Amino acid sequence: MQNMQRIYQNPPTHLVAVDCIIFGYEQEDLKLLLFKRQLPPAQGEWSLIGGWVNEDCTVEQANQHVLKTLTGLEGIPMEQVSIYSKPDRDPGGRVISISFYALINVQEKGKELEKQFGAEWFSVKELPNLIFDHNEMVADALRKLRFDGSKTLLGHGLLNEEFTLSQLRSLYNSIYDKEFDPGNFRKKILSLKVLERLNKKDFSESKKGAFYYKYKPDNEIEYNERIVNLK
Amino acid sequence: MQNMQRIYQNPPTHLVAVDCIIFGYEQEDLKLLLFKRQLPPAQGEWSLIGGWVNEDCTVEQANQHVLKTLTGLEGIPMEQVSIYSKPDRDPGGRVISISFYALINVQEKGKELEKQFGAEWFSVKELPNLIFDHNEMVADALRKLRFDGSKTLLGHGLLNEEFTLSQLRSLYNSIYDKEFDPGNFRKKILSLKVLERLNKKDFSESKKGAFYYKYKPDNEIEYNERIVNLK
DNA sequence: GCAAAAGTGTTCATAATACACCCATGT
DNA sequence: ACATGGGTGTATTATGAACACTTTTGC
Repeated sequence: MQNMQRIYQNPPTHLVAVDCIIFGYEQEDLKLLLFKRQLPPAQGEWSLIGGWVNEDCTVEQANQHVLKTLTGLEGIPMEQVSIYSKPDRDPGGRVISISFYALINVQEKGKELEKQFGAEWFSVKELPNLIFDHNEMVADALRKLRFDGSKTLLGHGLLNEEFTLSQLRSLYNSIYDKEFDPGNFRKKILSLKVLERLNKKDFSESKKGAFYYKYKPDNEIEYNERIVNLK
Repeated sequence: MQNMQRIYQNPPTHLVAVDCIIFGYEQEDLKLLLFKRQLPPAQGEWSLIGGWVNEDCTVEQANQHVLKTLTGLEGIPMEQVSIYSKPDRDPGGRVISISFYALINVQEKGKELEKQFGAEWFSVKELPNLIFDHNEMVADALRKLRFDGSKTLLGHGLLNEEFTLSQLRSLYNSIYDKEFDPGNFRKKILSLKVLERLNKKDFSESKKGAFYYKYKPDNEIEYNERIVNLK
């Protein structure tokens, strides 16, 4: 710090924060994990989780640290969404914030979060008012998620390791808020050649049974086509 | 500052900078405006221009301020590209930097910049070594530019107010480093319905002459299709 | 046998690509 | 008259969307 100020002659410094937008999927519905804010200002209101960026780490590392500290989750891939820097966006002071989103499996990891950390899952269609500009952050993250899902097959994180094409289609239905045609969706997804079919069927949703699929190893996956047409 | 620290109990603060990636177009070639760095560290080496984010402004405003101060350019639309936050990315100290790109007209505005501000235009194909991680910033900005140009018609800023379709095609050729088919390019661009043809021709490049076009007013422009297929 | 999801096939409309060909005109 | 870039038209292929149809099996 001394060193830097000597060289750069005391330019202003800022609090820099990261905020995590945690998406989950359950019961044909895209969900968002929200927390009751623990400290003032706006203590007790619904909020994303966030934390400070420290001296010796990147914003990505800071974000992973926040996620681990406040939810116990580790090694979840996260996507950077945007920067928020209006001087008055946080009534507690001038904070520059960088947002990331994560996709997690509600079945596997979501339930204990609700208990241990006082978190709650909300449908993205019925979100409460969030503190500061967090609603805007969520909207931006959802836009980024839709964009990412248009060129990369989502499911990793949100679904179980093994899933049926119907489950995947329901996930896409919920993310894009529309009904994909079953036949066309299946053809499109299989044409990407990123999934491999297992010799196992899920009989919970039909008598005939639907084959389970899983992702090929990451290093065998390459995306060359669009999956969803955004307009 | 007092206020904020009282509430937030002294989390670390950071120097936050913005960096401007300035693209231009001249002689069928996409160019980048570089400057000799004025202050240590790395004084005298080729660099992007940048500056500090102040207390009372957004990063977008800081970026506009830098551009105005260091080039005299005002009101140029800029696109945010990414954040760079490796703790050791700037040997002068821990600086978190946010990059933006701008498109400017070399003919109209570029020449005096070279004289007044000691700047120099480089072909993006033959860039010198830049300080810190600035080469990475440029690469990221170019990727973002290509992406933006795939769903929005570029030319605003880079070309003159009035331009021919051949000029526009040459611009696209230089940005994507490939040869667009003249006939198909023209059909694609006109199908977007964002240009209007003028009753004027440019005879400098052919005997027959090519019609000038200009953009329709912004509020009449809407993009629904892709222009370039990225793979 | 029938309902219901799984899965396949067919058709039609649209978009991308390659490329042939006409136009205008200065030399 | 011909070379050159401007501009138009056409054939081929690839892709997307709509939807009919077949399969399987529990009830």
